[in-house]
Amino acid sequence: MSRGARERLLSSAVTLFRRSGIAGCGVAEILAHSGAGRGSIYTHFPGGKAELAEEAVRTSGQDLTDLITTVVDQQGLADGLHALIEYWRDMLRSTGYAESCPILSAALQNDATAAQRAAGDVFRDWHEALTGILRAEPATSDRADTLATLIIAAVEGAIALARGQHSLAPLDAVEAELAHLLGLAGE
Amino acid sequence: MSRGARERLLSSAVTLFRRSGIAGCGVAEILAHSGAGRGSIYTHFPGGKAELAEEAVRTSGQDLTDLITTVVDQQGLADGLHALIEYWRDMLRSTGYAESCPILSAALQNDATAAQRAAGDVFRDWHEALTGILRAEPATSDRADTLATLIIAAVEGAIALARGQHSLAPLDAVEAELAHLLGLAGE
DNA sequence: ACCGAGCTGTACCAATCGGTCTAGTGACGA
DNA sequence: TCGTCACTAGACCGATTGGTACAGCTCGGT
Repeated sequence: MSRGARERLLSSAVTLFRRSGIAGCGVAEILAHSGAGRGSIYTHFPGGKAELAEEAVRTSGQDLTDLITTVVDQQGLADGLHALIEYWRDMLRSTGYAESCPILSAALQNDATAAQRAAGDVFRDWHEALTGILRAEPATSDRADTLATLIIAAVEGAIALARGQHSLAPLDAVEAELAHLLGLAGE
Repeated sequence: MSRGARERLLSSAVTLFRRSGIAGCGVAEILAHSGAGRGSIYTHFPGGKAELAEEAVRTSGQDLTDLITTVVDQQGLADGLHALIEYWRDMLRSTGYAESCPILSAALQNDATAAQRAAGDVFRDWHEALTGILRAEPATSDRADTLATLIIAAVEGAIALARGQHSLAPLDAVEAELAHLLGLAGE
């Protein structure tokens, strides 16, 4: 088929995990979505669904870490935050609130231990990246650590609220409050 | 058995949804945990697992709404927020980060449409309660709506972070930042 | 005491779960 | 050109999924 079955499996797994979480979608579903045969999973991911899930969380998490750093580097903190929230707004809107952050779903799945640990690692990466950025700005340098956590938690929480309420209002509100907070972060 | 099978089923469902989400646990598991017979589910919840899940989300959500209002009414905004976050800290700590907020899990499950909608309604209840409280205080009255959303999103997000990282640090950080924010909310 | 209605426990169902196995396919090196 | 070998597709597996059917029990009303 077109490109490596491994990549297609990972890509399909990420999409379906966005939608239904790890426990919520079956191997057969991932297979059908990716067009791969059943054998392909177990040659590329000998650990089966668990290994595929962990790898899907790690790769999609890395993509998001890259997105965070590049967007903030290019556009600065305020505009970067807007762009990141817009990213989630777009995804929720275009999928009818069906897909959102796969890391968020994985973090709550305490079957799938490996995937959950991977989600924790991804959160740590985000926190590290954001802390570095916030520490570089004088206005936020002293509370960089806790501010970074607040931003991540608020955005991920807003995604959950938006998903449940089928509304973008939580993302709008969180963006406004975070912008307000960062604007006067030095007190 | 001791008390009504309906209540035991709901209570067990909430516990297991805290742990594995709706998709992550089977009817057999709920049955075993509650000690009820298989038939009991379908007499009390003719809609099957979906109806049980929706009802579990609604009742546990109502309990949490009550907790929010009473705690904040009795202890005020700052101490009330501390008590609420301590509630989640206790749950995560005492269960080894295995159990957390069932509403959060339900909001991300877009199979189980009814349960997801119920989660959205619960979030709306929380938002309404918090907005009322914040509007009553002069310091937060003008931004009450967005502040309420930020608080809910940040706390729920912090729960997800804590779950993934097996650490209470996200809850500590969010509590500190929210306390700081509410302390100078008037600017 | 008796009867009837409602609840409960269990056997059973098809469908699906994740995983294994293998024959066949394709590309690549000798 | 042939042989090799990693990969693939799909048949197949036992276990488990959510749901149904039903027989027996318990309890309340008369």
